[in-house]
Amino acid sequence: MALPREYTNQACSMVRALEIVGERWTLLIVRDAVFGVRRFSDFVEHLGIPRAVLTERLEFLIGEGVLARVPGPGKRSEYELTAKGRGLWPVVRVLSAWGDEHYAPGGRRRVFVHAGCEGEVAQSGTCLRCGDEVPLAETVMTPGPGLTSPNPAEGQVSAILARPRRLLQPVH
Amino acid sequence: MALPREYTNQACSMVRALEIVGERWTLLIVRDAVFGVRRFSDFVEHLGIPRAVLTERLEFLIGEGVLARVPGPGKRSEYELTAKGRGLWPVVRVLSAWGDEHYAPGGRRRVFVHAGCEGEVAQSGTCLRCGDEVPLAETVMTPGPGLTSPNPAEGQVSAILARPRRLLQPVH
DNA sequence: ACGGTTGGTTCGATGAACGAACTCTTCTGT
DNA sequence: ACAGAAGAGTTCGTTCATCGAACCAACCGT
Repeated sequence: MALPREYTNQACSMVRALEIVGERWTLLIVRDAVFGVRRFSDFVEHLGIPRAVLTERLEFLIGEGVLARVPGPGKRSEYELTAKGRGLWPVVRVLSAWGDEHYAPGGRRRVFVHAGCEGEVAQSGTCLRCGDEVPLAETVMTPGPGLTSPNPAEGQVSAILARPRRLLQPVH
Repeated sequence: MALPREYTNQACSMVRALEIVGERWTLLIVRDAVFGVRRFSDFVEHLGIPRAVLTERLEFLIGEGVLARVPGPGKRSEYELTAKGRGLWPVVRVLSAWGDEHYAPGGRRRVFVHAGCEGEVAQSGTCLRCGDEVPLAETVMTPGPGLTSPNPAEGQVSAILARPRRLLQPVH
């Protein structure tokens, strides 16, 4: 069968990018990985994604070199962003910014801060205080005024992610 | 029916953004609109999208205020980005950059240039020569070394878009 | 008046997503 | 050592979206 994710072989790089991360759930998995989610069950809990779909997406992202499967405690496997996957951080940042701008009546839900410098990370990825481009690992995610505090029913992961924390730092 | 595009009501703005532009084809429609495509038949020709799907997506994007239907020559309608829709330009730029970086063996397919200044527009949206943030309307899309020249079978629109042109400028 | 273009709609077939239940392995507490 | 729980998936029947080809109505140029 022709790959369902193929659009056409258009001469446009965005098409190629969307063939990798353009399917339902895929970018949310990448976002969660940026936020420090690493375990199968945590993705299921936090995203509400059907388990079969998660399995399929993780395999695919590993095959494309966006994620890597690494051994965790015990024999559980965990999923970790590769350098290529970390390259998707601007996509996550820019999409979040657009959503915050147009669909956050109570104000922005997340604010990203340059660790140490304390300056805010602009949509462009640079620090508003020092002007440098802020690497992913030096970015701290903090709740913005529009973030509603998660009710306990949303689970452990949501609660953890509602507190300030450094990106890529594992939630467990 | 519950909206099929709803993920959950997660407290994350990226989810909201993906509920608008996260479905198959939608971002490609926005990209084409940025490139100056405005007519139903041109979207069909350039994207190869099923007509019924295009109809549904255009209606949805109009309802969300991303596109506006404007009268064209004759009584044909055309589709034009609103300010909110033009706010998606960074998403298109950043996704294209990621695709160019990882899936363009022959080099980048598109290079964006600051009109007048002639400096290249970086992934962050700033001009590498003058350092200013380059507005969408002052951006010129030029073919990069990795762009394969479209064969005539790909149609008129592909041919037009393979030549340097200012973004948002209608193709017709 | 008429043939072509534009901008859709309709419809049957196919494929993907959903979600609940099930399996198998590995921890954990006693 | 053993029972139970939790982790990491797999299986499967149902539902929903997408595909693509055909159809249709309005308009346009001649």
